[in-house]
Amino acid sequence: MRWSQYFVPTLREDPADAEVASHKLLLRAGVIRQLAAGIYSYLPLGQRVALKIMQILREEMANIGGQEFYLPALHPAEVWKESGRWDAIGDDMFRLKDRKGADMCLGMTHEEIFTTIARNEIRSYKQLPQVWYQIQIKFRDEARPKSGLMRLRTFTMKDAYSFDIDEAGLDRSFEDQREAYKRIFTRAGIRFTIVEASSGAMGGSASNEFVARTDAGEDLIATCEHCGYAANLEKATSRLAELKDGIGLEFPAEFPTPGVRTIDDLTKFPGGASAKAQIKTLVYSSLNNTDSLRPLVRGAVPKDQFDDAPKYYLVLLRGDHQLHETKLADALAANYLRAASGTEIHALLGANPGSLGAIGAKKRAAERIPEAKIRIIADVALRGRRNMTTGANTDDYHIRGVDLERDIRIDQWADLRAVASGEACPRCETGVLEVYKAMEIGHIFKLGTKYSKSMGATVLTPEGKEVPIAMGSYGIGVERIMTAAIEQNHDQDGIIWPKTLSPFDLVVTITNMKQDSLCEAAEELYKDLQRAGLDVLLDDRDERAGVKFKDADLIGIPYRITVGKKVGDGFVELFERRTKTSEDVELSEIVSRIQKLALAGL
RNA sequence: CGGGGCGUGGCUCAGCCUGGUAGAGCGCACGGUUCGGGACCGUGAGGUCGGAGGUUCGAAUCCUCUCGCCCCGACCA
Repeated sequence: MRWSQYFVPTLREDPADAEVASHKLLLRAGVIRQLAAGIYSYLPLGQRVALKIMQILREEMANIGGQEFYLPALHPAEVWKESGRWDAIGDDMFRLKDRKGADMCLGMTHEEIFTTIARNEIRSYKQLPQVWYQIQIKFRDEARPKSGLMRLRTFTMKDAYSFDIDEAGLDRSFEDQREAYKRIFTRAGIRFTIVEASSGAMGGSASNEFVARTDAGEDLIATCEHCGYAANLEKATSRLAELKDGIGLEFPAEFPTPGVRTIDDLTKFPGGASAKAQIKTLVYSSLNNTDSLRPLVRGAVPKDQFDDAPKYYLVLLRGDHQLHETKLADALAANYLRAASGTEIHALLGANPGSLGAIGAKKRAAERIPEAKIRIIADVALRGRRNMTTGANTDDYHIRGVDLERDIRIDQWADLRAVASGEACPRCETGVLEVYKAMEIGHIFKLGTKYSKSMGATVLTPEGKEVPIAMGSYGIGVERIMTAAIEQNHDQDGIIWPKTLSPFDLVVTITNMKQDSLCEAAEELYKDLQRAGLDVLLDDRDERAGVKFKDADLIGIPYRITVGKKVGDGFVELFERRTKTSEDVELSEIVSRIQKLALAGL
């Protein structure tokens, strides 16, 4: 490809709309352009990278017996109604009507469509297992598209589906995909982690999430270097050191604590307590309150909840621990949840945040708001603790000598605590957890029979019994791979494509187009490199050398051969993008040299 | 959906508070000098100031509405 005629609109400055590194670089390097929020066009460089990624996906799918399909993006509502997801999914689905007024939607995933094919065509266990996949556009009306290609409304996805006669078969298919995914991300030059994840609304029994570490990511992951434990912070736990509480008091005793409002205040107060010996009391509500500006932890409150009886949760944690709100919402199986406002709390308990406690709270609340219902949920780290200190539900008073089990009527114990870096690994003896940000790049699910049952995809077993097919579903976002690859492989000057994803194997830069000898040598080299099977970009633009170097760095081609003044002596310069080192190589050797490098894998 | 920010030549931005000729740098075109890490000089083209309505003699600037984009949160099969 000749750069002089190739469409690569590079930008000198960071576009105003871009925040994260990959987004800025994708725009600056002329890889993509935005059409609307969460909707981007691939320019020629982008399309080349996308094709490279898809090629890896195809090879690794073929490697585990995957058969490529291509399914429609436009779906009739019926199949989604059959599976129950037409109603289960909210505004994330693009919906439309055809000219006859029939409900249609743009596919956000393809379980229903593949299942439709399976149920019509697969009758016998003899036809199983099957591994089907496609690489296709998906539509999701994301509430908040963001960060360039990280969160899109239309994107390309490799989605695979497995069909097995039973759970054991599904386990094997799942394992195949898991291994294929490892190879795919490794080949794509992405450092990734596999984390246990909840299968959420997809249903099914198990799922693995593949994540790539990057500060631009949206997930928090806790991992243990030592044993490989890895979990989303929504699920992660850690091992806490045993604490020995003193015998304590026979009864909890109230004492004055003027001015004490925080856990920290009480640690410094004479006669106070260390944070570990305090009970932190938070108030959450599933009640809608239009006065409250507190953000919802989960869900939007539907109109029919407006007149619901007030329902509050007292959430108890160790003083030095932080609540993970998603864990709380999960533990309560709450559809709607938010932190209570100070006004609400005072109305309920007669004290301000800073002096709250669970002792006598139910009685107190019942006196003040008879219809209010209070549940007390405590973090498991408080189990068995004695001699603790907590608020007295009276401003400027606390209670000491609290024995959790003796003095508080706890309705529910649950893991509510957000783990932090530096805490001990829950799985192994010596490991220490590290918490970092990451982005999801792939997700594999064991669906089981959720879809085959609801949609009637059954086969006959050898015994002649009709059973639902055991299914799995496995997704990888093409744009996510592109994004993660850049997030993990770039520097001040631009992208550094992993060789496997790079739009070209190398760029040949002619330093001065006005010198015929350089042009002739470069043209010769260009042909030789192409004959050697390499994807070459020839920078034959009439630009100064500096501009060409900057652009080559920006678009991130792994190698550059500079054809300059040394060509008269039979030398060109071989420049490696990642290390920014260069060396002079004899013209006669450069082709075989670069061929070796380009084919050497990552 | 809640909170915040921003829409002015292709790009990055100034001008808006305090109404009165629409600006700069980069890019682009042409001429010249340069030519190995985003050159320099000169000349030039290019903008209904997101859109609609209003106030005013006069609106990029003030008011109302609206559309779009970005960020935080909610949400995320």
